[in-house]
Amino acid sequence: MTRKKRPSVLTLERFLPYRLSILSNLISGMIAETYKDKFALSITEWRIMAVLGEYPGASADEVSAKIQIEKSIVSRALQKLLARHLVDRQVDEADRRRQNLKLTKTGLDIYHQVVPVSYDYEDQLQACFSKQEIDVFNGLIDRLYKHAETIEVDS
Amino acid sequence: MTRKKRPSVLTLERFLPYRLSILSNLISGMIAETYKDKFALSITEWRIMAVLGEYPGASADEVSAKIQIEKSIVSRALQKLLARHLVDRQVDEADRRRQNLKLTKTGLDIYHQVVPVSYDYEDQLQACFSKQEIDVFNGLIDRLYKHAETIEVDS
DNA sequence: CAAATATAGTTGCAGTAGCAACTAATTGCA
DNA sequence: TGCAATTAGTTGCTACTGCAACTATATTTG
Repeated sequence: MTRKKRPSVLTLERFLPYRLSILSNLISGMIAETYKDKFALSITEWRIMAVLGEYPGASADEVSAKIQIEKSIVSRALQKLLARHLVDRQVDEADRRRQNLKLTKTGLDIYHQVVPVSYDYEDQLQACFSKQEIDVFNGLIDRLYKHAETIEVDS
Repeated sequence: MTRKKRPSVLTLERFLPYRLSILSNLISGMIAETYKDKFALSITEWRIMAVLGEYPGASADEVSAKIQIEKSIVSRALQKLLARHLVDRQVDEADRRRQNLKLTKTGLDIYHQVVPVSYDYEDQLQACFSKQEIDVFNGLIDRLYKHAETIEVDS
């Protein structure tokens, strides 16, 4: 059997990286608008808060690793959250380079408003899938992600 | 039957918009590196060229709509492609606001180098899926995209 | 046909991203 | 112990993003 012939022209709409990028932009863009309009939070700011909701006491570095965002960006986003008193930090006395972060009372309050909005949005999105399809989709995403991580960039 | 209980804490890794964003960043980031290292093209520049490869004579506005990138960004990316003589444009005499864009000989040459690199990368990615899974995944992506477009942002 | 409206494309400006250099604190190891 | 290497976090610099204003041309409509 001969190798599958490849077109000499690229159809962007059928190109997986492009498709994922467009889909992700649409979906993240819509929720970003809500976060911004209702809570004056950027996606990055919200993600930081989300990590602190899950892991109170995390450091900026841990947050950065968790959400895969450059530590300088996390640092600047944190400055805004600190200024708004949504997050609070204190030097770790056992390792004075490190600063433990946690949501303030106000931050937690906002957090508990954002969480259900996020779940609502996710439910709305997934309404076009059956429960089984959701599982399949998630499985394929996981597999692709893990596989992509192993690919050598340099061809 | 009672409604499914929702956690009061959000697990970012299980949140669909986040998952898609992380996956898309990883996948686009890897190919972006290749485009940049081998061809000195940004993703946006390459997408413009890809559209012009498919649709020679398109206008900046049409390109912008096609790849869903702000027209100001397209305008500035075009300036670079024009400066490098990868793209060529001329005022449409029938509508003098409009400028018809096409790849130059050099641009086409680069284009025909980038296309197989892109397909190679896509094949590498999809190697973790069976043919059938690729179809399923694409179908779910399409469905989700079309559905997401219909969702009202304002909740 | 003149004025209002719309469209193609560019540019100004403010905010954000991301790399790299930097400070301060800690750890490894000779 | 003491110097090199590592780690947490911030900041400088440059580039990119995205909105809005702007120019020029085209279309609509009263």
